Amino acid sequence: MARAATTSDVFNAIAEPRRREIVDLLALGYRRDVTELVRQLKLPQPAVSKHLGVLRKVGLVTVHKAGQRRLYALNADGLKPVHDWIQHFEQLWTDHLAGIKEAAETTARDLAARNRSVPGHQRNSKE
Amino acid sequence: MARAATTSDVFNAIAEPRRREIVDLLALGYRRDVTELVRQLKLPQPAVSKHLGVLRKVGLVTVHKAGQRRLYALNADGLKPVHDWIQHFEQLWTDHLAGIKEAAETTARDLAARNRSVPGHQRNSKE
DNA sequence: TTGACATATTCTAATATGGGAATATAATAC
DNA sequence: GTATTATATTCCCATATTAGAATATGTCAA
Repeated sequence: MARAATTSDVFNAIAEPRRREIVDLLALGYRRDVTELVRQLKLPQPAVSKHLGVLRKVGLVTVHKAGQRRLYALNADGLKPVHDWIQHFEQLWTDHLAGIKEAAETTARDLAARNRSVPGHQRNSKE
Repeated sequence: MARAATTSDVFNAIAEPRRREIVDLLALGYRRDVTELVRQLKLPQPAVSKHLGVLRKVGLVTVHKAGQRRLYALNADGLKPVHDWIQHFEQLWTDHLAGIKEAAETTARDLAARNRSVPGHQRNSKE
């Protein structure tokens, strides 16, 4: 099998930096038509349309027709799966428990580093 | 040009569900060797090794040699770029869905509690 | 209608993928 | 030494990709 489609889920869709840029722009709160996005991203129009197509398919953006224009807006809810997943790890660098654990590991690393730097006392606790 | 490499950054690395599973397992706090991951993921060993290779290259995991085994551990800091990026959008839905955050925090507490109450290697359920 | 503008789609080419099978490397045990 | 275990790497293959160019579709305006 090949790699999963970028339209398979949000994680794949936001793996592309340009698409994150588009999301960033739309997150500012204004609807934008494709031409405006083209100007701001400095990308060819077909490229922008294609990226928007991916974002549409995974539900990260919504479109409103306005005459010959398409106004795109962010659908932030689409980012929730990423948020929920990453949230699980936040404790690993912010919580008390994790802080203690982290501190202990840091101390261990520091100790190991000190040992390494002391002549005749080196002990490789790492790798 | 073709698609960016999965090893190009964290966003690409975690686009693959199996790799997120590996990260989930390692997030429980214990180092695991490849064989244990193979058992828990029910994937062929070469597949696991390859996924671990990607996670290694983007700095999401660290390895410690222990005899003929390799003990893998999560490097949560590697997830910070994703966390920081997604954080910008949090307010865009917590205003409407205030309950979400609390639910996530409850889950985080549960996770922490589980880690706290399990000093040994017995439990590793993931649900 | 004709033409200009806005956006989407199609085509090609180059490339990275993930799975499977086989193999290679490395450490341990006998 | 050889055998066994643990892990990594290499090969092939089907597939999805992104950029770019060209083209198609759709909408407005004179």
